[in-house]
Amino acid sequence: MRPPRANEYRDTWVGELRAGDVDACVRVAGWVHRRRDHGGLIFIDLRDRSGLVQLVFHPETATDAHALAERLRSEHVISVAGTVVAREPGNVNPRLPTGEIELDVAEAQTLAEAETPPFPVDEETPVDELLRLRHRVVDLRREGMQDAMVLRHTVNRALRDYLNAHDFLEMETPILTRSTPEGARDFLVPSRLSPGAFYALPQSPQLFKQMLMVAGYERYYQIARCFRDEDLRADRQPEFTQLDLEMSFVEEEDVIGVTEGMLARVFEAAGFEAAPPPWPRLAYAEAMARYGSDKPDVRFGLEIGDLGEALAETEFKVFAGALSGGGVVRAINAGAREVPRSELDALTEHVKRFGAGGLVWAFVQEDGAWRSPIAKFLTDEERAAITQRLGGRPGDLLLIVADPSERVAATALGELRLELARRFELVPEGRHELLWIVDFPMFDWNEGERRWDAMHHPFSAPTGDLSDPGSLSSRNYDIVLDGAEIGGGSIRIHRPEVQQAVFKALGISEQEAQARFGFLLDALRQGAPPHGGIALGIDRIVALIAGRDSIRDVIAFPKTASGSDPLTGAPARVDARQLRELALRSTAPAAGGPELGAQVDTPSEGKSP
RNA sequence: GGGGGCGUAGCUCAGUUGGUUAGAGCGCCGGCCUGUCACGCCGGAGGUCGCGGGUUCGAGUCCCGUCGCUCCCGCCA
Repeated sequence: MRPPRANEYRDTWVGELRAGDVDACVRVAGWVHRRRDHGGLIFIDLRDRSGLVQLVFHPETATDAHALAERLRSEHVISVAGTVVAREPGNVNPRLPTGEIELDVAEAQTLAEAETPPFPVDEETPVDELLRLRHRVVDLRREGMQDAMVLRHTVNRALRDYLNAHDFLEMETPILTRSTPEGARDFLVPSRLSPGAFYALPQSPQLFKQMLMVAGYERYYQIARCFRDEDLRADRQPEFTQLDLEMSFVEEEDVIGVTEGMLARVFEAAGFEAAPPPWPRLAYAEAMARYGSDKPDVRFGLEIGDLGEALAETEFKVFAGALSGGGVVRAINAGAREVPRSELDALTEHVKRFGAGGLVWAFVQEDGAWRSPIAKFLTDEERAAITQRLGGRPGDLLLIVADPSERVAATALGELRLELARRFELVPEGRHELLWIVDFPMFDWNEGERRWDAMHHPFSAPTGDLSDPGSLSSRNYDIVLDGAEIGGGSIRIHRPEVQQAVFKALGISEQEAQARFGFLLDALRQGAPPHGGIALGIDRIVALIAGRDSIRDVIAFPKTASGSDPLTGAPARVDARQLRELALRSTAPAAGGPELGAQVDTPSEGKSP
């Protein structure tokens, strides 16, 4: 940090004082982190953003300052002037970067007093998260939060530095926009000037960035706030930030290359030790088969094996039934470990949560025989074939799932794999793995609605025969870090007739497509370059680098799991006047006072209360 | 929408089979203390046991409901 401009408050950051500054007269300002009052001498740890320094107040040499220090309490804001002095060798504090020196205070002033903090600003004890959010100002003073905010800044800066150096333009797109039917529910904002009509907050800048490509801007990026009105998770907030970029006249390799270079720069800036690019690529189908996930954590083994061949002739009805119904029997070799029955039951419960009917376990014995509840239902040859397929050795635990749905079996085993890694701590400390998932199917058959859904979004370019939707791949690429999807993108459709065909395959009529996406189709008709891009989840990336379980810990002012903000009280009811201006009407009688909920009062329908 | 966990002092927690006046550490307040750095010592204040109802002679403890936080499923391309 550069020294601050000297003014009446300070001329120096406290955290940067060192032995070389001894005898310097400095003025510093900040918060009282801790006070140690010895009756005579008073020590205060003074905190600013740069760190801590110990202040010493001597009663004889600085009587007024000492008297003031007696009244100081935690988190009071002060400015002090004094002399940097070297500590006696026995008094050096090796735990502080400034521990070789201290500031002998000559003069002090209180700039603000503070109430007793609702929880300690030091990080000795964990604090309930609701309390932290309610008093976020205090929470953000804590070292862990400050580190996270600084890290976030470091990541953003590295992203910008890299992209600025590669001819990208940072451009902004609207926050008040049109509801477009991407996957998630939109947040809506009522329009005062067009009663009954609504803006939507963007789920991503997708269509705007594509239009910027049509407009000839070639390379765009934005650190973009995005909004989705869906239920929250540890890694999902209703508003989140993504690094959004788009490039013209490019193929997959161009976007992937830029992304790899950019992330490598970010990791270097953040001191995050991941393998250098290029990162491996895995086809979606292979990821699902081997890891049971489209965002596999490849930091540990436990790959999934298919037992279809080994069980082709089996008469055991659980397996035969699954296979004959077009399903699969797959398994994980969990390795040689003692797992008690109770834990096997817990693992069974785990796979059931993801739709599997159950979990079959088998321990391979010294002689190759099985200890398993189903051992007697299989032939010697079948057991041997399974053991061999899974590379089973004496002592190994084999865990088998059979299901008529390949998707269910794969997902259940994928989740089982993660659970085994957690229980047996199989993820190597400090290891980080990135990979790309490619070759996604373009469409996903929605059995309930009897139609095709876009697997990614309907603007990704397909490869293959458009008349056979099930056969199409999309030119998508997702990037996965340690089992978390941190970004995804694609080469887009740049020809309007292809875009029309995709809408048609999705069951969107020409009229409907024109009504909902007309502006995009119009744009594509104005001469669109081949283009593509990617979006990376900043919150998730920062959380992963920081080793936090929740993205709330890397967002200054996040929402709770129910979407509320305990700090401001949002969302809050508004008064009747605001509703009237927006042509909304209240739903509830005004029993609770002037604050009211609302429903739309559109011109076409709204008469009755 | 569904399932799990949690809710006791300002904070972090303990609280036995339902039984006297609900405890501890930290913090806070007061006093003492001139080399501490999670300073120390002495004393003190501080409780709607989330909220409502029920069972009981008696509820922090058991039951029902409800609210909040949290994790997960659904959902989220």
